[in-house]
Amino acid sequence: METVVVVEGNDEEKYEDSGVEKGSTSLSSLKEVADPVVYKLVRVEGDGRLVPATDDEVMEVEDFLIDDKTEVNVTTDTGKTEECISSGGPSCLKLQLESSEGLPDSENKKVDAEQLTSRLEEIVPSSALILNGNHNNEPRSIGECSKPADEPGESRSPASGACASSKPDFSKLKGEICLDNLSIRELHELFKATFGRETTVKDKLWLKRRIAMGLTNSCDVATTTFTIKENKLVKGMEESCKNADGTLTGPSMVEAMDISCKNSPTSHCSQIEDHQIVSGKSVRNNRVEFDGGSDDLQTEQRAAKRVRKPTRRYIEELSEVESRDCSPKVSSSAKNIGSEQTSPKSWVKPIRKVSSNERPVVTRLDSLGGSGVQVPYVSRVRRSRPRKNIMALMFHPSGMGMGMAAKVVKKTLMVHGSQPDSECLDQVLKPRSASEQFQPLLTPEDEKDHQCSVIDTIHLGKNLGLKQSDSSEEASDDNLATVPTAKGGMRRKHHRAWTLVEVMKLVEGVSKCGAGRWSEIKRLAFASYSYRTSVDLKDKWRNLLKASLAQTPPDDGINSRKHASVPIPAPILLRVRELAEMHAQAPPKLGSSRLAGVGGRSVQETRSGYL
DNA sequence: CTTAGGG
DNA sequence: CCCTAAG
Repeated sequence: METVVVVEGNDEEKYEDSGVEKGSTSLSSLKEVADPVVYKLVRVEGDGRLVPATDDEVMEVEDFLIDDKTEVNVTTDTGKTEECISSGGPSCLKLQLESSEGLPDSENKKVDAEQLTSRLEEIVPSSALILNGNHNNEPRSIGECSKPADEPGESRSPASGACASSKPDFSKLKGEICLDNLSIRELHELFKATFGRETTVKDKLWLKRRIAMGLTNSCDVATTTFTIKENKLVKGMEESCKNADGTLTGPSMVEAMDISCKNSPTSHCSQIEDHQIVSGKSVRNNRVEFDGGSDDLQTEQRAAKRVRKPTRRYIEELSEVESRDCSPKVSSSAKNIGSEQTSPKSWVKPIRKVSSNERPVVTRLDSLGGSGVQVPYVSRVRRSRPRKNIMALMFHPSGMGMGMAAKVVKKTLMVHGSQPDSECLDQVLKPRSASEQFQPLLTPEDEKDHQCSVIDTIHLGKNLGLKQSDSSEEASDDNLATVPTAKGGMRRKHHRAWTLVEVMKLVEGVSKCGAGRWSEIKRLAFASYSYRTSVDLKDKWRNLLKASLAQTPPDDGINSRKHASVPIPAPILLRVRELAEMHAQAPPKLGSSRLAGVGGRSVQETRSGYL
């Protein structure tokens, strides 16, 4: 019996939605599984072997897919497109990896391609078709991963640079890592490296898929690249570059795009991609989905270039992850939605509703990255886009594949904003997002480097697969820690632990400027600590005060030292207290009380004596 | 934007 | 830490 099927790598994809017939293929039996991005059209022989579909079949299916997708999008909701298309399969990932690898090292690429090709030819040579889905969209979804990268299309060449640079990394990572062969443990490590948080999921397939997705999302370029490669592999087209400009359709389009990217890593490529995508299917989706009604959105999207809204798929994925890995923590404030978000699916529904109808006010905690970011559903849907505020977009991205990025990004932005010397904000942004995903933590020292460095990204990328990931992990741990809440939710803080030095500086600053002049203090004492905002100082001071007062009363000495958990030396606390008293007394109203001069002093002395 | 305060 | 309100 011969059945033409589209092999889907994923377990949870919904064919029904797309209208594509799944056929009777069991995923398990397939050696080659399509990855999230790629579909292969194959025929299943009676013995279960997969045989590349014939050209006719391919064509048929292709059309089918395309049509369906389009329709699907319209009908179901926008997000579906990606869903239909993407599914995570091991082989796909592999392909991606290999393909991406090519960038830096053309030779390797070739080799890989050859290998793949040969592999395919075992079977049937040229007939196999790898259909590239619109997965391209996926990576781009606005919120998801790297907004900056997306932006390139518009105006910035920096982006292109970033792309180029980042490509290598990812490719390497991917190339080096064959998810298929990794053990659960390894997958867990990789997962952690990728998302900055641990997972307890034992499902290999899921892990692989997840990781692949994360990697893919992290870099648009990577995705693109791989696509090309596939084409190459299958069709052996390197020349497609030429055609790229525009006339290709379907898979070829993708190819072209990819190629163009490769050849001239510039914003151009992205643009093209966007356009294509837009023209293709996404447009519809976006429209329907987002727009609760504003034309502007559409217009803007097109005009502005591409707006990548978070795909439904992405959202689902997130939900899924959340529900599976961490305790689902959803904080919703909005009207109806909040409560029923037990299962991933349930999430989706509410979301849709919101997006299409009312203004989505709901927000949810995105724990994907490990940072609990509150992401308005709306934003996910790309509500902010209309504003044209790029920055806004930046914030959203986090949610995507790498949750941790979100916070980081935010932070980064903050930093930049506060930092006088933030050099190329724009430039940085893009690269940054990518790099941050892997190395969310920016130490002050690193800050500089990070600002414009694509290098970091690359570096990270290379290492990611290996132990390097650990480094990123560590970094992330420091800054971004996931704190389990009593409720079971995971709250993320990208906290930077206060060091003694910082505390001392703070105290000193307060003594000089007085409490309340946080911005002043920030400027004076924390000029080099870009990550500390005046608010942070204030908060810290508040805490210090509390601490100092708490221990003060009865047993000074003992407590102060004993608070093992609290590293803050007693002397400092004393000082804090002192300052607090001074301020309390001095400024406000009375100087009378008992302290002004004497009372306060004596107390202080006493304590100091102990200490 | 900077403060202040609540969560 | 984050967010929001208020000056």
